Amino acid sequence: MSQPRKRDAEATTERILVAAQQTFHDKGYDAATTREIADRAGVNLALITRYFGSKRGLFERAVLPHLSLGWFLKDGLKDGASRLADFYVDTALKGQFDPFVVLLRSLSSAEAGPMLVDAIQRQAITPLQDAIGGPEAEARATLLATQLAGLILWFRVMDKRPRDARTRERIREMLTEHLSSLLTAE
Amino acid sequence: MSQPRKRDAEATTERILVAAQQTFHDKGYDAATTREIADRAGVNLALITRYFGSKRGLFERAVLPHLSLGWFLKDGLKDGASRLADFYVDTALKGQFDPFVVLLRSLSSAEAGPMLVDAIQRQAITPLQDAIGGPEAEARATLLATQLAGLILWFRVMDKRPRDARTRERIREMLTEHLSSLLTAE
DNA sequence: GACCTAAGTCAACAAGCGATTACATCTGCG
DNA sequence: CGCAGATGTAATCGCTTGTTGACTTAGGTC
Repeated sequence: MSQPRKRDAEATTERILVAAQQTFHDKGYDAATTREIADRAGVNLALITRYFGSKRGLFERAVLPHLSLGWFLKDGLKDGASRLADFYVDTALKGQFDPFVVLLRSLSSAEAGPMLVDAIQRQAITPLQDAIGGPEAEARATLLATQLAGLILWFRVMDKRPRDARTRERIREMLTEHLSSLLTAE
Repeated sequence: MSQPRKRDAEATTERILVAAQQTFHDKGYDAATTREIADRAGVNLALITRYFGSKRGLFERAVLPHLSLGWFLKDGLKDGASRLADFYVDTALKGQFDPFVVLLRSLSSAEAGPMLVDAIQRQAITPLQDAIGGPEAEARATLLATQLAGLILWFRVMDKRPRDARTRERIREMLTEHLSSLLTAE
């Protein structure tokens, strides 16, 4: 029980899920091969099919549920602009799993693309629009989403985060101001 | 001369180039197969290797040279904001070749990604920074590039352009204002 | 009309992909 | 213990990909 069993289906599926998140993050859906995921998890290739049915099934469980802005929306929109700017300009730059990076790297996939567009609409954009509210909600949410998407693309996918700390600080300031004007109905 | 020749190497390479642009636009680098490009061009598969050496060589000639903001920068930055907003919110929405769409759909490719990041830096970002000028040039250029990249991603890659014309008009207004503040040094 | 080079065709290869199959081994329960 | 089902393994299938080399054909030159 507390002793690690040699054969533990639950632990194996978890290892596969973590390895899949990392691999999808690094390569995107199409370029991530089931063999690499299995190797990274230290697990036999056939177990992916056994536990998740298919590569697609694995993707649905490893990535799609995390495509949400819940961490941001749950505290309301107070200070929302600076929280977003801090997070996306400063924090979490290492190559660790970010579902939005996976999205940007998998959009062109014929198989994963439609799933991702649907998931981000239902789990992130629509809730964001509802939180903003008012007649301009869609326009504001669209501009906010596109600005953030471009920033993630630039900093984490293209790895073009400015090296100069003063430049990053200025970006953070201007970004905060811009996002704030989008979140605050006039 | 004016009569279309049956065998015309120049015309054939041109057909291949156009077909490649369309296919790379629709699918991105990895998912675009040489067979589909050849079929679309109405040309034998082996001619791609003959005339361009490889798929990579074809990509370098069909896409990379067009990754430029020359059409925008050549008229100076006067009215730059509204010209950019008009173009990316309203114009050119059909599925026709847009090198920046190709970029967004090919970034995750191990082969095309590095080429694209390098090309966009040298042919678009650096010239844009030089045009903006001043000590904040890098920060301003970064925010402008990320906002535009996100917008192209949203409207043309994810195909999430708002259906409501009033919403699009409001987006165009707010985008113009934002880009204007980025292009105008204070 | 013969001929030679450029242009185009055809079939095949090796590599890598997701998925599957048949088999081996462990673990819990009677 | 002894067996049945759960878990893990190895080999391979069918398919698609980019690329290649040998072949055929068109079209201008003499």
